[in-house]
Amino acid sequence: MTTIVDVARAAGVSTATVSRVLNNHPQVDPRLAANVLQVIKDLGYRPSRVARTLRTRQNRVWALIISDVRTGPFFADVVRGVEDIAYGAGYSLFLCNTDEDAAKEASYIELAVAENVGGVILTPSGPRTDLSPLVNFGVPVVLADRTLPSQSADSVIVDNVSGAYQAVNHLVAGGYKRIACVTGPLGTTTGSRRYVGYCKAIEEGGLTVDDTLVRVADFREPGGRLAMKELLEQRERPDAVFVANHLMTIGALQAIVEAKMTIPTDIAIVSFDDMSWSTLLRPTLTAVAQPAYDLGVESARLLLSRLEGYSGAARMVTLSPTLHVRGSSVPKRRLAIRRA
Amino acid sequence: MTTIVDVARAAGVSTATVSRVLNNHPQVDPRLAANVLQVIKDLGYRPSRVARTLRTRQNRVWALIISDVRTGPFFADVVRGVEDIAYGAGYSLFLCNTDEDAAKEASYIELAVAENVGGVILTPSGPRTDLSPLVNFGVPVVLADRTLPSQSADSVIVDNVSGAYQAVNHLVAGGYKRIACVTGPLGTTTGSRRYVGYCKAIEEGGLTVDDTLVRVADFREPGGRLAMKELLEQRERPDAVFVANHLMTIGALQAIVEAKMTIPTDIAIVSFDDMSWSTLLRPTLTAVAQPAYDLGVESARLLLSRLEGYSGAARMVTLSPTLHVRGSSVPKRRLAIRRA
DNA sequence: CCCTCCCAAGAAAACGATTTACCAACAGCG
DNA sequence: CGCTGTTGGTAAATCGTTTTCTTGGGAGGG
Repeated sequence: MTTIVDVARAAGVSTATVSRVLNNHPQVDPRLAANVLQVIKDLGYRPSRVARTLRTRQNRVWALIISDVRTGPFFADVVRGVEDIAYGAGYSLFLCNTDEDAAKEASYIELAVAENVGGVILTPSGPRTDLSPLVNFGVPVVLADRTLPSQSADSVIVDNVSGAYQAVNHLVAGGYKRIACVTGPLGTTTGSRRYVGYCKAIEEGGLTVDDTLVRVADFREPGGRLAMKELLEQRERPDAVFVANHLMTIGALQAIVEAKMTIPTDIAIVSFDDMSWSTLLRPTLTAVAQPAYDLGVESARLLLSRLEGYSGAARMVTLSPTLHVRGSSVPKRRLAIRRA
Repeated sequence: MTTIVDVARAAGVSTATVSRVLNNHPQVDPRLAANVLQVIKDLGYRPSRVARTLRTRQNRVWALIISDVRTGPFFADVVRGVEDIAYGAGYSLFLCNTDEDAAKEASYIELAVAENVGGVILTPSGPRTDLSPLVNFGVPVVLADRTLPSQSADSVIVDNVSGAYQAVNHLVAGGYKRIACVTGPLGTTTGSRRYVGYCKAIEEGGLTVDDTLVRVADFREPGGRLAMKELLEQRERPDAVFVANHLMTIGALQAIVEAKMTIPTDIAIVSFDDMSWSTLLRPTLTAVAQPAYDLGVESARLLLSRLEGYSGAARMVTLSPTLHVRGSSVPKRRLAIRRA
C-alpha cells in the first residue's frame, strides 16, 4: 500500500503539504500542488479514510437501521431516498436490518457508535428502543417512519391518520355501510395511527365503529389472511374493508379469493401501500401511496442539517400519502347500475 | 469519549493489558481481567472500531455493490442473504447502488478501497467493470448474479439458461407453436443467457426460432410494454410469450390488457422472476423463481472463505431456478376442453 | 542458596492520516 | 541596514487501538 509518506517522499515535500493539497487548503503554492497531484496520480495513491476518520473524529458514513428491506417496496424506496442524498453529500451507508428484533437493533446501535458513524437514520423497532448510546456519544439521530415517546430526535413520518382517513372516507362516500378494518399491532405508531384515521372517517361519515369489524393483525401476510377470513365468516359480513399495509392486503386478497367472493360487488377493498402491481389486478386495486422515497430523502436532509451545525430543537416532518382510486372500491350506486 | 487509556488508568493497568482483555488473550490473570471488565462496564467504554481497523489493517466491513435495491424483490432478497451471513460472522455492510452507471460503480469501488473494506460483493454493471483497484489492493471480490469476461474472481450466478429453458419448454410441451420472447440487452449475461435458454427449448421442441417473435428490450417496464405491444400488432401474432424479467412482465401484462386480449386463451405468458403477487393475478402467473436470497448467502460464504484464508482458484457457484406452473400457461388442449 | 527460565504485565512503537506549532525566507518600510 | 509581518513550508504531536519488545519477579532445578 502506498501511504501519504510515500507520496511526500516522491514529491520531495512533507506529508503536511500533501495533506493540504488533498484537502485543497489555500496556502500552498499552485505549482507545488500540481506537482504533488501528479505524483499522487502516478503512484495511484488513495488516502485512507480510516486514518482520516480516526484523526478528524468524523466519519463520512451513516448507519441506516430499518426493519427489513425485503418487506415490499417501502423500505427499499426509503433506502434509495437516503442513499441518493447521502451519495450526493459524500457519505456512504451501513445498511442494518433489525427484523424488528430489539436485540439486533441494539447491537446495530452499538456498531454505529463503535464505528463512530457521522449519523444514524433509524426506524425504531418499538417504543422501548434505546437511543442513549447514540445520544451520549453525540451522534445525531433521525427517526424515520416511526417516532419514539421521548421526542428528543428529529423525525420524518407519513401522516398515517390522513392516509387511513382518505381511504376510509372514500369508502364511506361510496356508500359502503359496513366497513371493516384490518390494522397492525396497536403498539406500533403505524398500526394505531391508521386505526385512528379509520375511526375518524367512520364517525365523521355518520357511521359507528363496530368492534366486530376491526381486526388487529401483525402487518404480515398470513395475519392479514386470517383476519380477513374471520371477517368474512361472521354472520354479518362487511361490505368493504380497509387493510393497513401491503402484506396484509396480499393475505386479505387471498382470503377473499378463497371465500369465492368477488371484488367489489361482494366486498370492496382499499389498501394502505400502493404497489407496482396494483393496476394489474382485476379489478385494479384502490390504494394509499406512501411517499417512501421522499421519506428517505427528508430523513437524510434533516441529518445533513445537523451535521452542518444546526443544533436547534427536534423537528418533525410529516409527509402526506395520496389515495389512488381504482376499481376495487367502485361506489355502490355504480355497482347497482352495473347489475341492472 | 472514554478511550482505552481512561480504562487503563481507572483499572490501574497498562493499555496493553486492557487490549489483551478485550481480545481475550490467554496470558492475563483472570482476577485482573475480571477487574478490567468491570471498569469497562462502569465507564461504558466501547472500543473504537476505526482505531482497531487502522492498526490491524483489517476492516470488518464489506461493500455490497448492486444495481438498485428497488427493482423488485430480487436485489432486496440478495441483500438480506448477504446481510444475514455477514451479521452472523461479525461483519457489517456498505450498501452501494450503482443504477447500472459505470461512473457511480467506479466511485463505489474507490470507496471500498479507501475504506479498506474486508471484501466486496459486486453485481457488475457491465462487461467493462474494472476490478483492478480492488485486485491491486488485495481486496477479495465475489461477483453476484453476473460474471465478467476476466474470470479472476469467485462468482455466484443463477442458471439463466436452465430457467429460460424450463419456462419455454413448458410452453412447448403445452402445445404452443408461436412462442415469443422478450429479453434484455444481449450485452448483459442475464439478457443473453435467457435468450439462449429460449432458443434451446424452441429448437429442441422441433420449432424454429423466428426473429420476428423475439424482442430485445431493456429489462424495464416501459420497454417490456412496448415490446409486447409490437408483438401483438404483428400480422401473425404469437400464441405465447416468455418475458425475461419481472419489470418487463409488468409492462407486457399491461400491453396485453390494452390490446384487450385474454390470458391464456389469446396468449399464454411465462415470466422470469416470481413475485409475491403472482398468485393474486387472474389467471395466476406462471413464473421462474430465482433463488435470490440463496444467491446472497452463497456469495457471502465464498467471501468468508477467502477471508478465512482460502486462496485457491476462482470458484463459480451456479444456482438453479425453479419453474412454478400456474394458470397463465395452461396447455392448449385443456383450453380446447374449456371452450367446448 | 543461586542461577535459569518462564510468564504476566508494562513501555513504547506502530497504523496513516490531519493539524498545531514553529521556522526560514523574503518583501516592505523607515 | 535593521526591524517587522507575511508566506509557504516542515517537524512533530495526535487520534485510539494493537503488538512487539522489555522487564521484573516467582518458580524450579542443581
